[in-house]
Amino acid sequence: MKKPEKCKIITVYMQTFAKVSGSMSISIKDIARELQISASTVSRALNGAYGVSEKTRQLVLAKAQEMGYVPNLGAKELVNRRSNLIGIIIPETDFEVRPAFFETFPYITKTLRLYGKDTIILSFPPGSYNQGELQRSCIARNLEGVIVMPGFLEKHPILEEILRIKLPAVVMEENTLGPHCSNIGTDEVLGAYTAVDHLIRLGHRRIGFVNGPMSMVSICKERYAGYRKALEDNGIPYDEQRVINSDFTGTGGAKAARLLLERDPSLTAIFFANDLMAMGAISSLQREGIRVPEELSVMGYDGLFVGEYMNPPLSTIQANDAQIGINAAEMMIELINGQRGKSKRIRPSLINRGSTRKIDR
Amino acid sequence: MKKPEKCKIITVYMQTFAKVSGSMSISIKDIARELQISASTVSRALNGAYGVSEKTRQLVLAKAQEMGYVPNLGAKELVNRRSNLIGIIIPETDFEVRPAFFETFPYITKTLRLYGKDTIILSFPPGSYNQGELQRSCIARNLEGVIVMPGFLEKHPILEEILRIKLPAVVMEENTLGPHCSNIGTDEVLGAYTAVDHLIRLGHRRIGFVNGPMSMVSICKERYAGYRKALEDNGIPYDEQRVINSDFTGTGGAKAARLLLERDPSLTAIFFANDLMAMGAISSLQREGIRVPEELSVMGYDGLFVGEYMNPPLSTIQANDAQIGINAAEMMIELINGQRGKSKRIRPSLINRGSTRKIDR
DNA sequence: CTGTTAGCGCCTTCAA
DNA sequence: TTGAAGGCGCTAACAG
Repeated sequence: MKKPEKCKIITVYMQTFAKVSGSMSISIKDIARELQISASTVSRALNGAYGVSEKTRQLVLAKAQEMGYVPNLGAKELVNRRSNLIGIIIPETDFEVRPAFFETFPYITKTLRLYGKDTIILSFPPGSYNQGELQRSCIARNLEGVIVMPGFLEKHPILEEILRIKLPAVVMEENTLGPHCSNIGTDEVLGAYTAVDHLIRLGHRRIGFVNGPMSMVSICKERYAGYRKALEDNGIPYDEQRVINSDFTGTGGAKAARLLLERDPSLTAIFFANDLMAMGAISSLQREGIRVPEELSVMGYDGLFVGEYMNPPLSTIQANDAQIGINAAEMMIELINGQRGKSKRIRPSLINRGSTRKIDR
Repeated sequence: MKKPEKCKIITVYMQTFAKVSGSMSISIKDIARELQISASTVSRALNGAYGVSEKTRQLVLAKAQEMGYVPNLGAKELVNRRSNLIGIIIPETDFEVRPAFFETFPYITKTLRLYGKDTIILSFPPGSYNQGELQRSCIARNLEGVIVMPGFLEKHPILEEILRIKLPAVVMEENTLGPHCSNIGTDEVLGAYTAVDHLIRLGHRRIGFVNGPMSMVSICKERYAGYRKALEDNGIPYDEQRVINSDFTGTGGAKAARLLLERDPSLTAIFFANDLMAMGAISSLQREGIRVPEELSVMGYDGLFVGEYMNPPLSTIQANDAQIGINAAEMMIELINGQRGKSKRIRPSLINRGSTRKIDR
């Protein structure tokens, strides 16, 4: 007769403790005990599985609610072999030239959340990389897949490892693709085409092009292709003297612009492969007394919102970050569901501001 | 005599499968079986715990290496009650006025990694919020603490919930503080003080101030205090006609500047509470024929790197993002170790560029 | 120094 | 429809 008494006291004590501690969360066993049923029944009821009477189901649900039950995802993961965890890989750097793509980040996490996936951050140095690091991280946390943000150099070992190990991966910006690896990014050819076509429609025919560094091959190749195609489609002969490679920085852009104008002072417009170079060039040209856009139209690329506050405001091409982020997440889900890797390019849009103007020829 | 044979075949098959599958990772049991010892010994050896002979230790380590063993963190978490997982809370928005603090993000994850902590992203809408959401997420993933990135409005329910539930938290930008909640951010008073003091040293005495919106009370209050203190310390009388609240946007800044100059055309300098407003104002003023910095010195605040490419390049105050990120992570660790919440302000630095100039009075 | 046992929270047979 | 038993990968307590 004394045993039940004691048990009760212990129970009460435990409950109080649970409340105070806060972090000591309750489990399905606790619910089972309260309801005098088995833990398996509670589990079934909670998971909406068949084989539970509607009555007990409701009972369990109510009790769980009342006790503030929260499932332990880690434990679930252990038995289900499914972590609902997606790794997001970012280059671990204090990059001054921060990729605009960082903007896609919120959209990725938000979209994945819709599918019940959480995101975990993995950062790797863009330079040194120990073979197998990625694989180890993924196995350790039981990741279902990874999304690689831009910033790694072409042919970075991490990209090669992704293709080798069979782990669902979505890669942004770099042209990595495989059966378990999808690729998402901006349609760079179309972007550059749009920029140059815009200038041509404004009446320009002698258009310079300042491209990025050759170390970022794929991007530069594509923007170059867009530049050439726009000229071609409009019957303007290509002149390699009007094209130059720079380094994506402001000072680099300024230098490149000066060089281009020395080679051919009759240029009426220059298209820069990113906003930074364009801004640096405008700033520098203006100090030298060359007016933009009156004497020279300038077209950027990236859609940095600060371009709006330049004087003149910078015309540019803007990537559709929201679409890219959402698509990256959805492609990840598709890969997890067993679909084959695919590639997708998102159409960027033209932002026509004050640095480009119509000319009469 | 037949049994061993069969076992061997099965083992071989399993190994092959493990290799092919890739995701079917091996456990300490596998190592134990190979070495003909118990799993606990393997566990002890792997964790460097005492009570293992150096010989077996080496044996286990070698075998683990050979078999490519990776510990299952989820399983460890289950028994150790320690997830090594820190939540990073970001406002789920397509904010145009993106806080510069987003820059701290890489430093946080990088530093936490040093302590063996991984970071998981939780995004909440800045507006609507269901009571208990945060708590639920934390319990579900067994988080050890959370770091709240800026972007939530003052008195956002999520901040209040953090103070209520006893979960280690580090909050950035907003002045939230409690026994389990630390606070980190820029020393805004000092920042504004530095900006205004800089102008005064250049000879300016009639200095306007365009502050941010009153909805962001704490920040604006502090920058305002810095402005006043700098004037006071230099014996310049305060004139409320020279102060105005705007909205942190470029157009808002332009409007505010115009208003300030109408009220008092003799102003020789204006300090803006963020770079965007300063850039908008410069752009707009120049179109109206007012030269910067010849006729008016302009000081920004935020240290946006694009300010460098404006014409003139924008003088500004830059938050020390690296320090903030590193400190946030370290404060998190301290809280986890049981220390009480504390507050810390990081000293920002002055970036003197071309938009401010010396005057003779 | 090492093996056995038990259990973290959950789910899934297998019986009843 | 329900309960009991076993196990996911790992560690801790207890024997030996």
